[in-house]
Amino acid sequence: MWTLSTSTGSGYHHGDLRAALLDSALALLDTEGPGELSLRAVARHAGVSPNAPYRHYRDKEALLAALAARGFTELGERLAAVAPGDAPDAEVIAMACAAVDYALDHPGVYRLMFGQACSSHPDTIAASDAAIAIVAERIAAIAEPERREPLRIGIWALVHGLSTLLLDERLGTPTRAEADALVETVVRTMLGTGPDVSAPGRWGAP
Amino acid sequence: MWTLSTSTGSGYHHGDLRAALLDSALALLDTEGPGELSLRAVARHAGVSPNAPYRHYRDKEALLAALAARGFTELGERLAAVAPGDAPDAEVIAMACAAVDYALDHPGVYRLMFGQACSSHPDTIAASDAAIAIVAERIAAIAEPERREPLRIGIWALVHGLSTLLLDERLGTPTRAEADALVETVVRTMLGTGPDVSAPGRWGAP
DNA sequence: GCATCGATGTGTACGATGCCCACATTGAAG
DNA sequence: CTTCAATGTGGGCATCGTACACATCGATGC
Repeated sequence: MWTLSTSTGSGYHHGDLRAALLDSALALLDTEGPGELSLRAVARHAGVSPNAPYRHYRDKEALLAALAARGFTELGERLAAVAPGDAPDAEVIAMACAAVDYALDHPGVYRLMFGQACSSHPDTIAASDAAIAIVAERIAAIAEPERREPLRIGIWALVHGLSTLLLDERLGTPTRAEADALVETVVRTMLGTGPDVSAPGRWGAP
Repeated sequence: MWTLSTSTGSGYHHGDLRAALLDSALALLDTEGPGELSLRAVARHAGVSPNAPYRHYRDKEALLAALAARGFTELGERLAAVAPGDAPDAEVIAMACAAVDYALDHPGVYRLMFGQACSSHPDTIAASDAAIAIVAERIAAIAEPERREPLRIGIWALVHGLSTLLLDERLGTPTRAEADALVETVVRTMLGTGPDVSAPGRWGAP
């Protein structure tokens, strides 16, 4: 009894509560937002007592940080999976779309990853750095040295900002394809690599 | 007695609790982060009972939304105050720096403004739209029509992303001047208007 | 086989919070 | 001076995070 979730253990002991708690938290996060997520609710969803989580995570923040870290890892995998295209523009845009798609797929986790609930936790920071490193690697293979750092920061910031705007529905409620198209347009425009590269200057005619 | 904060009223009645609560919340926000901010603590700081705020704000979210709205208004004023420079680049960079400076000046309020605690509240959205409109206006005066929308979205997203990264100290702990310089570099690089506009291509030599 | 022990889960408890209710106080209008 | 609506107070409830003591179990040594 009591097993609402995946319990490999038998009755009293759960088997792998550590992971099960993350799964439960994930399930609840994508339903409601973080901040509304209570540790007790996670425990309930996992079918254990309110205090069981404390055997695996120091406190609520640690659990959230673990979840955020998992999120950064998955985001990193998606980023690493974009084909090293021939055109630098296409590669950057593909990575931007991958990140935005991840945010749209997991709004709760994404907000957690970039929210303030666990942003200062070492686990979150480490996982975040790993994901950024993947972007930095790609940028380094594309851009000349002096531009690498600003581009890395700028692209990361731009993509995060776009994801936030989309999640908060501040850019309407586009479909996935529409969102990707929007991301492409914005990235191209910002980087000055518009559809017609021979556009009349950066800002337009005077 | 009981008057820890600006109380224009006499004893029982406060005078202007509505505004005083915002001030108290602001003071507490810049100390601790939002999410840690409790309505009761705000009431305590204002020197009233825990339930007094409910006479002026429907619930906690409404108070936070009012504070966020005030933040967007001030941010908008700063944005509107940047001199309509001769060079479009300089103007955009000045606005970007103004926004980032605001974030650094009021970390708590900034996180509130873009956090999920009250992002869906109508007051927050209205004030946010007003601030964005100011940016849109400037962009419209600078860029050609087809690029206005992507530029507005992209610049807003980029600046917000930069602010977030800076607030979370993910870009080190620069001084104000260093932060502004960083913003300028990143914006210039992203927009392709580097110090030497005749740089060898967007990404560098192949 | 069986006792033992560390790891893991439970139960109880405390302070704090958001918010609902009924009540108290007040300044201003009649 | 009375009355009333606006405003602030106090008590109460469900929930939360988490500290403490206790219960239960699987592996380990004999």
